[in-house]
Parts: sequence; C-alpha cells; structure tokens
Amino acid sequence: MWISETNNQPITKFQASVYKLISRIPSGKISTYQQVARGLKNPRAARAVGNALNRNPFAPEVPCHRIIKSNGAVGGFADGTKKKIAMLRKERVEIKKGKINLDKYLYVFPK
DNA sequence: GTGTTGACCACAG
DNA sequence: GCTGTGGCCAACA
Repeated sequence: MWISETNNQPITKFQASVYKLISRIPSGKISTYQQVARGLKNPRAARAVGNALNRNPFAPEVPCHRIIKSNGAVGGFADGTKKKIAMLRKERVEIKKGKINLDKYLYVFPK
C-alpha cells in the first residue's frame, strides 16, 4: 500500500484506483475528469477525481496533466495551468485557445 | 460526526 | 458566448 506524503497516512482505494487508471492513458492522448469517474464506475465522482489529483502524491509518476474538463478546457493544475498546457503540447496534443479537440484526442477507458 | 473545500458537471437565464 | 445555481463525491479540519 502507498503512503500519502501530505498526511503520512495510507491513501484510500479511491485514490489508488484513480492513479492506476490514469497511468493507462497513452502519450498523445488525454481524458476528462468525467471519463475517469466513469472508468471508476462512479460517473458522478468527477469532482472527487479532481480532488484526488490535486493532492496527487505521485507527481511525475502519474500523468495527471492528461486529465482535462469534459468541455475540452484544460482545467487546473497544481503546478500551474500553463505548465500543464506546455506538457501536453510536448506530447503533440493540439490546443486551441486553451481548449482541446475531444473528438480527436479523448481516450476512452476500456470496460 | 459535522461542516467546509475543491484540478468538476449540467442546466438555466 | 458568459454567469449563476444546484448537485455530486471524497478528503480534510
């Protein structure tokens, strides 16, 4: 089991599943908070997913920058939204006016 | 155990 | 197009 760096306690299973699921996203693709929530079979938990990523104990290990809002906007990022955008562009993800073409880049988790 | 907070979402105006 | 409102869920004080 992993240990959270902030409170020095074991992370919850919810967080573990979030990180595990996100780590499956291939480079050059992105997903939304809602898609992640759907992958966890909690379609309503998009907000909780964001909360988990915000505290993200595994900063570079988990590609949390590949998670954006369901409307295509980039959303927030603990290290700064601009950083997030820069990282995505390095992965050949096209971003127009702070938004991403979901039809082209959205990654859907397999059942 | 209760209330607040937040990298969210959908809908109304 | 943008703003406001209500709802949802899990973490935290």
